Amino acid sequence: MLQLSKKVEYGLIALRHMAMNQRGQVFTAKEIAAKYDVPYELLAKVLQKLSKAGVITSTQGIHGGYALARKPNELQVSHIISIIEEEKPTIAECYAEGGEDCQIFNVCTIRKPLGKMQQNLNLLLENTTLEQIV
Amino acid sequence: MLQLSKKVEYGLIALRHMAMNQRGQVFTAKEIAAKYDVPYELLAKVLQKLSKAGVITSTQGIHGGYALARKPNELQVSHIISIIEEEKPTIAECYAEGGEDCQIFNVCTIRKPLGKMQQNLNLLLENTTLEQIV
DNA sequence: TAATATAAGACCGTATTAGTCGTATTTATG
DNA sequence: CATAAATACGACTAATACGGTCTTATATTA
Repeated sequence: MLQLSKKVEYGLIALRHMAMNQRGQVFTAKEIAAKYDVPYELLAKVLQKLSKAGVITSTQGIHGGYALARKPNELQVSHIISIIEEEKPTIAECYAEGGEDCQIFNVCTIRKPLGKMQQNLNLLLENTTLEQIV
Repeated sequence: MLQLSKKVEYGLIALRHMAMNQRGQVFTAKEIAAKYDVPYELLAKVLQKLSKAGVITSTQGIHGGYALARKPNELQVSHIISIIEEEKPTIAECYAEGGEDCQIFNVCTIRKPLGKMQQNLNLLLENTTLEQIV
């Protein structure tokens, strides 16, 4: 209920790990997974998404790994969630993409009033950056 | 992902319906379900929880139904969620009751920093009352 | 060429959620 | 007093989401 998914948690933990160290330093999914006792494959997939989105860089091969590509204060939690979940964090179906498909869209009376709550959540997630999490 | 459950949505819709009308007016689960095209049995169970918690009153029998027991501005969304979900809305397992049982509790580095986000969410859900939703 | 890393996608088991059903109880009314 | 209409409550089922695993391919370096 309203909780971040494990994938997002793992992503944040990994990003924080990178942000704590020298800019540009490379870390493997394996070492991060081991350090925080997190399932390797799952973390790997999360990091792949973040890399595809340009949040981190990836280098393959024997000395490869991931490195933070942005400054921590430029990385909003809202953005990180969007990347990992492949959709924006919303408080209800109707605020997500294609929200008009909600079964009760037309008779729903709380959509408009809850919109304000959604906006406030957006603000909260935008104002929280990786910098705050370090 | 971060979304309110259907049960909470239905509960809010029903509460709003009551708040829109005269204080003390009685509504049946059936008529609300019909009006908003929401599954009757599910709504009924939600209303039962709200009634048990004292948010609405219930009267059985042929002219029975539910009526709002509090002023809309006294009804926080956070409270409504807690009643319906039977647990407080949290951003991560570790902030819920028994959160120390989280697998990675000890190595988790984001718990403390995310605590601020949790607090802000709490504020948001407390500051949003039924009055705002009417 | 071997070792080690990311890339990508299929797959599975389980937990949660949404929704249904059945039955008991209460209460007004003809 | 019988019946109808309402809540009360718990068991059950179905659908979906989530967490996690497995497999195979590709890239890079030594």
